Amino acid sequence: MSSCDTCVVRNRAICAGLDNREIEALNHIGRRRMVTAGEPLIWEDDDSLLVANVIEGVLKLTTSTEDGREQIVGVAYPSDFIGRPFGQTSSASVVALTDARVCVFSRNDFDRFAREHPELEHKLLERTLAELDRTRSWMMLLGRKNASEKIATFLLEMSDRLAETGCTPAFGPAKRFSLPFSRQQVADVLGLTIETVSRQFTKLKNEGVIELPSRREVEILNRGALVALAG
Amino acid sequence: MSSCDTCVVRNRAICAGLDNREIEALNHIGRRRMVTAGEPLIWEDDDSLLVANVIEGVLKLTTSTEDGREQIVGVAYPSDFIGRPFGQTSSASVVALTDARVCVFSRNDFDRFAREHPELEHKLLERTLAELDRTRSWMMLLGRKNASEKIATFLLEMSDRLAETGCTPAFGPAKRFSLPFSRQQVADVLGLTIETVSRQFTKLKNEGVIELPSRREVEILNRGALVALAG
DNA sequence: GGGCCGCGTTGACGGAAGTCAAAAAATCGA
DNA sequence: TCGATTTTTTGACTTCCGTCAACGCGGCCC
Repeated sequence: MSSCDTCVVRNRAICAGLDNREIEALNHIGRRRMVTAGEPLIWEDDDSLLVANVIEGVLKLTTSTEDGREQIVGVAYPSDFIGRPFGQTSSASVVALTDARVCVFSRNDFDRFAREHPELEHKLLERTLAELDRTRSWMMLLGRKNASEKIATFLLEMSDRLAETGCTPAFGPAKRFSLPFSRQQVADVLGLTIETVSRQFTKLKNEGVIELPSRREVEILNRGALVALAG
Repeated sequence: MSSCDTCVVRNRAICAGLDNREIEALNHIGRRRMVTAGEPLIWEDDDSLLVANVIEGVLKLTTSTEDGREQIVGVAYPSDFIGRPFGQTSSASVVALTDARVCVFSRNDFDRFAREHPELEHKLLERTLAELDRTRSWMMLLGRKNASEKIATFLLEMSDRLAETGCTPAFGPAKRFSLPFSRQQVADVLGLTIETVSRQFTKLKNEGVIELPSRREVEILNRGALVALAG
């Protein structure tokens, strides 16, 4: 029995649609791995040596300038695929935000397997196209929205994305959730500074739009107001 | 004889790698079309009805807010693929920047054909992964670079991208080129205002880094300075 | 419990880029 | 060729957000 049989993302990740023989073969070239919060899995500009499926936890994809400025260019949740197949180097670092469990493959092994299994490549294509859509809508946010619009959009996105993972499976967006980001990381997602993020959070709290029970917890009190602010 | 036989992007677009029979079949479901400068080809949020290969010309991909702010989220050059296969709606509008020639397919026809031709899907996957890389590095620019870094990065990217299309085929980056963008469109690419773009251009001209022979023409006098400014 | 450390908040201030307005330059049609 | 229109540039002013600095709070270890 392969570990895929008990995998919680078996039917959502790109492995979905593979038959038992294929899963067995894929299982053979992959292995499970824990990544603890803060630990890097892939380095920017490094040879792209591995790719992975996220089983559990949240990871950030980042690019940095030489002088240390950082931009989070993507966030990977359970069932998401990370890494850069069919390429020499990966354009972003991948670092765990929470303790995470991933299913890793050497890039070469994965590339070979994928080329032999069109159904898998198709799933990967659909996923990549969807990620490109999401990334492009984030460009709108980075280029054209002001701080309060950015924060409102971010909170709504979080409430959608984190709803799926919680114990309540997809009963609409989460009203209350625990951010996988520090304030600095929120700033790195939105292209702001930590101070601006903090001020905007405080402002929303004072206006009664959200509640902040603890550093990482957010409760949305007035979703309509957030939607209006998000623009 | 199919029109693909004389297609200038035949060996660079996703059609590369298909054999004669397959090209014939693909040619059967597609048709060539002109798009004049300023004319839209695909509307944001509309049902994704068509996809296309760019044969000649340059097109912009944009997203807009309700109140009219616009962000250019991608630029399509000859041999690039545009549109959203395997999805209901496209997340960006596509509008021609210059007169352009494209090879269009109905999305349904294309989806069906692609699923039957793994080699084509693979090409599309490679292209989409590369586009995602490029988009992510653009997020860095939008989120973390200041106006002069943005302009410098933009000019270098233009000089690379436009080198390939000119009569001089890929002798390194172009030293002098004609922008396919108005000042407003440059602003929409970089997340700036037209006034800021204009001031930065003037500044670079005064510093002797570039020359501006006409509105659309740019000549790079000091590439090293641009690289340094781009950060 | 107390002190330390990292993270987050708040305040004061300045500057980069946005806004508004007008002049200048290029484009276009008659 | 000339005037009309659009695009770009330039200037004056404003504002949003970044920077710098101090403070507060919670967690953690001894």
